[in-house]
Amino acid sequence: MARILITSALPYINGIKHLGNLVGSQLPADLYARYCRGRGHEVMFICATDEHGTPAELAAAKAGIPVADYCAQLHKVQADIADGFRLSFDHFGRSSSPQNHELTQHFAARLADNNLIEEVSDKQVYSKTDKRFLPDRYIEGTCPNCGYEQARGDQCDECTKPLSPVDLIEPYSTISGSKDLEVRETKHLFLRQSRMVDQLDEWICSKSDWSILTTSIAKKWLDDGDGLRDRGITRDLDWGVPVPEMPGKVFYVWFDAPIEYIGATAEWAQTQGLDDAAWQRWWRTDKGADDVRYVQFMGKDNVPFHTLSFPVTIMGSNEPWKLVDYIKSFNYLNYDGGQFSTSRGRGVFMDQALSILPSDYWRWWLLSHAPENSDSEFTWENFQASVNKDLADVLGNFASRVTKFCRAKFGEVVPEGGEYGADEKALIETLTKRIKAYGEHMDAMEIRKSAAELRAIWVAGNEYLQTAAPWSKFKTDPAAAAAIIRLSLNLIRLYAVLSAPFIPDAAKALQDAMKCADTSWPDDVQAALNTLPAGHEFTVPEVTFAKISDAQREEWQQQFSGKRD
RNA sequence: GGGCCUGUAGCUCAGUUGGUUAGAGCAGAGCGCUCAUAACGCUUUGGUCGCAGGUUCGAGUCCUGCCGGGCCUGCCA
Repeated sequence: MARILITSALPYINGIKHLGNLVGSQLPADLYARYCRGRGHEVMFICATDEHGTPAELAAAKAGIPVADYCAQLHKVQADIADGFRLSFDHFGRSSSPQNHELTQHFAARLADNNLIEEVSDKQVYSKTDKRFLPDRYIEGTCPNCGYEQARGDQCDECTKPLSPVDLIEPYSTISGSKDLEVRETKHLFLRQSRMVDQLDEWICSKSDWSILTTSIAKKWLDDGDGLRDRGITRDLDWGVPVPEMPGKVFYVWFDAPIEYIGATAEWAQTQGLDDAAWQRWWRTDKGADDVRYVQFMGKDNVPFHTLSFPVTIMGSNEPWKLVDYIKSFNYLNYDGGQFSTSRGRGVFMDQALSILPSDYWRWWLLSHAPENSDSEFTWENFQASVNKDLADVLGNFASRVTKFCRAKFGEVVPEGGEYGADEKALIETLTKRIKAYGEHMDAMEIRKSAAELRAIWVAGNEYLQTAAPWSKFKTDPAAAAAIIRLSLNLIRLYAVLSAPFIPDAAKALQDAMKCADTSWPDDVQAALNTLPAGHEFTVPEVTFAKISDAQREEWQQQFSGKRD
């Protein structure tokens, strides 16, 4: 039994995430967590909302409530939706927690001790009307390059030229529209990442099993131009982790957010009524974490923070904190010919998805089409076709045909009699081989390959039934049919166990219908297929997966074609 | 402009360190079965592997150029 620490990139507090966000980190992380638990490993699966920063402050102001209240509300909303998708976090924390405050300040102090923090005087735009410093992108004006009048202070959307706020002609605050701006001098702490380049480079080069996507992004930042630059880790804001001895300043989200992986584990310990040792054994290699395997899941946009900045925080502390062992990163999911967009409300959002279909439908499609090697695309046609075929026809109908046949011929009880012969032997051989492959793909976090293998395992059941043809044998040799059905009912339970990481609700429903609580991994297929003995009662399950009709698909296609309100 | 990724059957994708007739699922066609959510099984039609060169006994797989798609180019996280 291994100990596996799993973290999903933290969703930002500012609103409900779309399916592209979901498939980029939380969902695959959940798949892996469920699988690892299913194999009997000890798992700590952590996620949290990322609550600091300007967008949260502005959203709260817009809603007319204090930012702390806003975050508390939205955290609840996100937690409920995560629950709806059956994301099995051991703890879904908040980066604004006391634990994270303490840890963030702790890391900053250690980094300072090790001469990795530098105070730098910087110039930033201040809006007198808004009474706050403005991040570059919250300042707009006319682009000096192309004349576009709504160019942002970091980059012009029209001509894509990178800009600085001071470049803009007639700049104004996007918050208030005020042009009463001035450049003020302000002091900030910078993380001296550049001093750690060699150490980072060596570390990343040692990770030969990481994907090209992950390592190429990391190396690009290490080697690009002047190399890895030092980075400001504080901001002039009220909402955040206060910087000691620097009133009015907080740590930048980018610094405190990854630390919340640790903070959330500490939150978990507290909610469980456990002491510090309980979470430290996951994070401190001097306190029991030396045998932990730590895996992170994230979208590609988050890779730089997890391959460079956060490791600098960890390594630079000179304390024995656990570094990540494997990073699983994802490309983007597109929506029907374009990108999902939170700001433009394009695509299907998590709450909307759950309002039209159970989570298993989404889980299956998203995971079996996860953007692992390149960006992938969601279309309603593809979604309907995949879900109907894989879930309703191949898996759901298998359970249906077996249980209904049994009920009609033998009653709702596992029938006795008959012997297993060549067909059964062949099936067991096939399953043994495929389940081994399935496990290997899951171990390697090859998600689409795992899904394909699982589907092939479902198909094997239908192939077997066709060959064994119990409906035909029943007429001349009822005992032979009984043996076939006995095995097939066991197969339903086996499918429930194997499928649970992908489609937990359906798996539970099938397991319940078979009236069996045994969910142990089928290391021995033959034994697993004898779990339900003759005489064991079961019930015919409700339709496990109803099909998506053309009419429904067209309605949703229409419903989600425009903007979200 | 620079960097990285990507372009394989109608669709979604596999193709390991270059090696025999390029694979899967879906869709299409034919056959079979009738237990089942008109479901299932079997067989089968589709590809000059973006284009053009090059290296090699041999390239989807390496090199060069071009074309198309995507991402990044650092204070939104």
